[in-house]
Amino acid sequence: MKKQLEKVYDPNIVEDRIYHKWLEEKYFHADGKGDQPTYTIVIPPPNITGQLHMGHALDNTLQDILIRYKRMSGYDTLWLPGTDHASIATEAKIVEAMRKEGITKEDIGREAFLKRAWDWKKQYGGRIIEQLKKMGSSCDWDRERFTLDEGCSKAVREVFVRLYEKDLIYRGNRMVNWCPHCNTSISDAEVEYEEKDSSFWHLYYTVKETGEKLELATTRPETMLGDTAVAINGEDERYRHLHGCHVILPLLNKEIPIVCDEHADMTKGTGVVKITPAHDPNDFEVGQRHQLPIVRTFTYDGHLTGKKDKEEADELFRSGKATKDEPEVLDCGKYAGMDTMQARKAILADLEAGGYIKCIEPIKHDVGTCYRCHTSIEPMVSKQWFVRMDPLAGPAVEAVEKGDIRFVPDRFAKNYMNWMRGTRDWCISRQLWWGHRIPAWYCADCGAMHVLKEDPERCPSCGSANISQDPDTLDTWFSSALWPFSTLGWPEETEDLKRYYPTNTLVTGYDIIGFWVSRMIFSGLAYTGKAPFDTVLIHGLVRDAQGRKMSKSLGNGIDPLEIIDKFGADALRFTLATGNSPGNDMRFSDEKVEASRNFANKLWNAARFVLMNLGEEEPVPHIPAELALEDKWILHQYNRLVKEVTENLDRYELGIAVQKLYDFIWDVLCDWYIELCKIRLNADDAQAQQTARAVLVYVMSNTLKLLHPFMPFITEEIWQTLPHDGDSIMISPWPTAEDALCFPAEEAKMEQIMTAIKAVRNRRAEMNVPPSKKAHLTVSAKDTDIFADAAPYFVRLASASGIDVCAAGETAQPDGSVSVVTESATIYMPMAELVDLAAERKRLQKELEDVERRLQQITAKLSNQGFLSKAPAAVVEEQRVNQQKLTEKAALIKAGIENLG
RNA sequence: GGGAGCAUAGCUCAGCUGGGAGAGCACUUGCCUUACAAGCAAGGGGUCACAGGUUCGAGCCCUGUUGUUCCCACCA
Repeated sequence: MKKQLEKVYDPNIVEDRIYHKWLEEKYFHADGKGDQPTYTIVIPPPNITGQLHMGHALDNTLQDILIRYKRMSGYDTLWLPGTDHASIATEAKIVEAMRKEGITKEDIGREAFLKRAWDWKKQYGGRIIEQLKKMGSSCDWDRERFTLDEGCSKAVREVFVRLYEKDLIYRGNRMVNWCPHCNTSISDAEVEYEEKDSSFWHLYYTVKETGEKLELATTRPETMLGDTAVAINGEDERYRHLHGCHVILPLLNKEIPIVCDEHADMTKGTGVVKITPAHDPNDFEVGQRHQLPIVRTFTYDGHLTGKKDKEEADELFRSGKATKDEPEVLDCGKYAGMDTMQARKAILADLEAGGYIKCIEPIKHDVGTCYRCHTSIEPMVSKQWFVRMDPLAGPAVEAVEKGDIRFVPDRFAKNYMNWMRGTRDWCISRQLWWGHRIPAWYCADCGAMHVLKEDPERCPSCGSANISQDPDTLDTWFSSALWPFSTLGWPEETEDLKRYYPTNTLVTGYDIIGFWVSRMIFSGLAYTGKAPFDTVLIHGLVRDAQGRKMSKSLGNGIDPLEIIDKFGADALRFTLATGNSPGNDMRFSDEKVEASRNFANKLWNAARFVLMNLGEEEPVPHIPAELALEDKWILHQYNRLVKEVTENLDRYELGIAVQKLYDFIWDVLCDWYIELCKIRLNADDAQAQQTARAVLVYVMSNTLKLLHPFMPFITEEIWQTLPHDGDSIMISPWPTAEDALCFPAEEAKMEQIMTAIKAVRNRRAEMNVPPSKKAHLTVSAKDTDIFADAAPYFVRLASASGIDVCAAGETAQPDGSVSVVTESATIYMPMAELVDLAAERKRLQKELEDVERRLQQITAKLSNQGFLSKAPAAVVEEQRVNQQKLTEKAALIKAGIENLG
């Protein structure tokens, strides 16, 4: 039974049906058998809190294109999917939901909270997976993973313990970025800087020994209560006499030393800087160098410390539980309990009253904010866990330098190197509950700390049961860093790990190179001894039509699902893959998707045309022995297309590959070949019809394969209706270029005929001749052989009633005709009555000028000794040929002008 | 302060290792030609930011300038 396509392509019905079929047939599943080479991509796991946005759509489109291409190319292909537990984001959602119920985390306790989180994950965590499926993603869903699942958790604990044992993880009081809103520390990478208007307060501190007023400036006067020194540069002549002196800290009336430190920059301000080790990263380091006391004046939720805070801290010291690096806490007295802004006002007012303020200078200031909630972050000394980066960064830098890992485009390697070389120790502990809990236990009796793979019952040191686990959890990125191997079974030596690790291509946006890519690289190298992937394909951001970042706050986000609903997943994918090169941002607009949808429609209708002409039992096509000129022409073009698409996919130039397909399908296949085929299909030579059908089906179904990675649904739907071998286009073999399909001579011949047809159309259009008015053409050609059998082409495509072909020079221009000149022929059209002679002369004159201008350029080139001696022979030859052609053309145009009389 | 990207048609963007400037959209004109008006045919429109340099030859390579975007950095 001959199959038919619906008159209108409805992606919504087709896509879901096809996707389910693919799932049923398990085409996405990598069975882990066979001896073909493997190709593996691990998905950048989307957050369980997330909804599919354009960034995901782009990222997954690119991955699916690569995966489908490799799968068809014969690789054992694995695209491993999963989701990320997203500790901060998820915890924030749960806390927010609880806030609406009027309860807090602390009210219900850790266990109940985690139960809520898991419930939430069960309910919403699968949402984004379903959305990825709508995109056509061919992930191996049987291998879906979650960063907090059992296997990943095991990997996390393994790594933590190993690093700790190698002293690459340590715990200590260090300066961290504290988010007072999320109530947790965050890593350096999670701080985003925003420019804000601020002021520079110039203050006076009095020198105790000399009584002079020392001017210094600060942007954060509220931290002054925690000042434990004032620094000057040792080289600074202005303050040489103050070495060893002290200042009196205003308001507290406390004596603090003047220290000499390189941090004090003589060229900035007065060269004097106040030192607050507990609340400024630089000052912390100055404090370390000079053994200054660290005095904390802020609570972790962003208020000034009071009596209670101080007593708690003092108790730690008294009981001996405080480590040496534990900060002191100040009772801020009248300022206690104020938030930092209130405190700033109050302290400034008091400084003003005391005459300590010299002036206030408005400035723009980059303020660190939390990447999640955009609250200003507070630098705080706090006891946290850190990963020592220096020993890990070295091999990670080397892997990229040696070329074990390649960035596409390679400029992002620099970006990565910068990040890797400049990075400080990574703060990995978070004061959150949702996440991997830090596997450290403290004994309340003997004070020992143990870091263990298995949960202990008792203290391994003293046997006491009075032990407690560290309450903190790990940075989400700690588990993401292990993703390429934890998902394959590591630390177990599983079959999957052996077979699919290292993975091949990692596809992600440039915005998370620091967060994620770099951490996977050093982790992979450190724990598995291998780089986790060989290529990192970087893409840009999807922006709105105005070029703005899509964001919730701007409300300019475009929902991929709505686009799919309206135009189809294929159209969305095509849009995201087109007109864009690796690493560059792209603008998204409905107009672009419309263009893609139109392309899909064009293809659909071309397929309908082909089907319309097929017989009941059309055989699977093979290339017939007897081919028409146009068949050889398109096969040659098709063969070149195979090469170009394949090469560009291999180079990750997906945008170029898809552009080539678009051009071929629309301009070559539809606009020319299908039209040319109609000549034979509408005539009654059965043999010729059969040949046309075979070539048509061959080119169509193979082109569909080349397009399949980009537009998987429509290509499958059409392919299924065409005669084919195999069950699905997605597992059919990728086309290969073949010498047997190369017909350069016929291609050139056909192009000359096409040029002549275009020239005729052009003249007719200029003269406003309606297509219904047919004309008998006379073709005067140097090589009559080219046009000998071309009559049907001109009849079909150039509104000709027939043509006479004659050798150039043998026939004079027929009376009452106009001429059209191409490089291989002059065509006479009997339409002089339609021609305005003056306009015609002008037109020919202009054409002649164009030709002569070009001729002049080429002649100049060819008379240039330098060009002749230094340019490659082929280039010189090409110019000679052009010169010849143009000379002939110029002569013909001149003849035409003379003929006008 | 350091680093990177971008600047090509009215708009959005391609242009690979240097060899006569491209696409889509928009615009103009003519067509419902039995696959497609979500279409067909034809057309107009560009000092390739600016200034130097290398080269027989530069949109492409080098230097500088301007504009713009982004990343990194502890500018008290």
